[in-house]
Amino acid sequence: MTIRVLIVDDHEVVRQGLRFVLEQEEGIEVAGESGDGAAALHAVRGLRPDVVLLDLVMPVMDGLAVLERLRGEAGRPAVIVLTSFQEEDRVVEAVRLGALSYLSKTTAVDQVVEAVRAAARGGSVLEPGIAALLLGRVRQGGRPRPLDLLTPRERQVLSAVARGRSNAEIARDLRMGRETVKTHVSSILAKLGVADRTQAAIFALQQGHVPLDEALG
Amino acid sequence: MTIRVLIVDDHEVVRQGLRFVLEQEEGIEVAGESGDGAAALHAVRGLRPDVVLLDLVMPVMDGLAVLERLRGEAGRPAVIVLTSFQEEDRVVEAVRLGALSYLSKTTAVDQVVEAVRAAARGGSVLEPGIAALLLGRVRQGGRPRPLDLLTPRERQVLSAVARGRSNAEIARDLRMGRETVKTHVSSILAKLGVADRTQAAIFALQQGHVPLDEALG
DNA sequence: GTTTTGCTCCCCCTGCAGGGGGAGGGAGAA
DNA sequence: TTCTCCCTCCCCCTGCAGGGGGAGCAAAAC
Repeated sequence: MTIRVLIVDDHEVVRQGLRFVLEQEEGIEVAGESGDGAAALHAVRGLRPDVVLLDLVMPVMDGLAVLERLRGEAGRPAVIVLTSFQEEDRVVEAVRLGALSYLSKTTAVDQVVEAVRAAARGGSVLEPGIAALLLGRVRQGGRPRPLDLLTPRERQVLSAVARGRSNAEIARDLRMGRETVKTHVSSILAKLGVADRTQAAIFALQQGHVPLDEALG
Repeated sequence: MTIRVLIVDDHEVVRQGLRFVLEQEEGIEVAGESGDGAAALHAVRGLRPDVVLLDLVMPVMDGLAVLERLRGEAGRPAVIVLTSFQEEDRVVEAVRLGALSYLSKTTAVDQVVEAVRAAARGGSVLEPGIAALLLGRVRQGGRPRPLDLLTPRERQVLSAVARGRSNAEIARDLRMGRETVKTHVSSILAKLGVADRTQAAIFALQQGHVPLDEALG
């Protein structure tokens, strides 16, 4: 049984690198490559790969959108998420959407091979740094990350703050009173341990709570 | 004459990909790889490569720091800068520091080979998107990018704003009066066409004027 | 059924942010 | 020299931001 792999990444060098590494292995075959999420979805349906190596940050349609579309489909492939640094929030979101394994692009190449084999067996491989991140999230013993302390509504408000909106604008956007926005913002500042909205915005962008390229629409 | 190439990138898959692509070419040899800027400097001095493929974003010491240290050294190699998206400011800075060629990681691999050969001849290859960016900068016909309108002092102040500092803190940091900071901030808001300091901070982070991971020290 | 949590909105108050306008000194260009 | 740009600092003024405290209300948790 050869393991058939689909590689999804917008950087061609990365695709070539992964292809090169994987094709040197016995029992692994690269079934195809895609440069964006839309193409990836099409490829998954056409090629029916066993394993998908999926980059999270991509133009057109990003990795999370692909995961979301794939969820619940019959005979969907095992997905290994490839992340860069500083996308903690997106990684956690990917977990929620059912991705099996997570690798940082900084990891050694033999770990990639290992992850592919594990994923084909239905197993899961976690790069140490990412494992630590997820464990810290799941286990309630470790102090929760600041962003987890926020209520859903506060997260919405924080998103707006990180997009450069004023309290009055946020009030209009989210259909609530200006005073309410202020209440939420105050809670956010307290929970995040920052001094003002600018620092809160920077924090949100750093954590990937709002993608940098979507801020300031 | 074989062209000896040093590959510098913190992602091993990228290094493998580039190595794979380059080693298939006649007359090109991969002299070595480095995963961060410090190692890269060491490798350049030890291996004396003809061409360096240099990633800009790296931990420990980034690509710009490497370029800066390399500048003015005798027999320094030709440098090809590899950029991701959204690093416009860093690319322009790299030009200033004397890098020859610029490739986006999204470009086709044969362009990489072409760039290496060109760089070895002392020539320059520009990926179309980046060429357009630089042309827009140089040619005074195209309306200048907002950040270029800022004076040096204003750029310093903007950096501080994007790090979440208040006017009072900036005044202390940069040894000037609070009123002066306000003057600069007002000019910045006007020149960037944004409403408040939070939007200015977001803008600065988007343009790479301040690296996202350095904000909120 | 009571408690807790999240969302909503109100008040008062201090203080910083940002606009407007003015002004002096230094460097460099016309 | 004169003009212009940059940096510096000052004043006044409006208004939003953010802290503190209080309160009602619905859903969920206990």
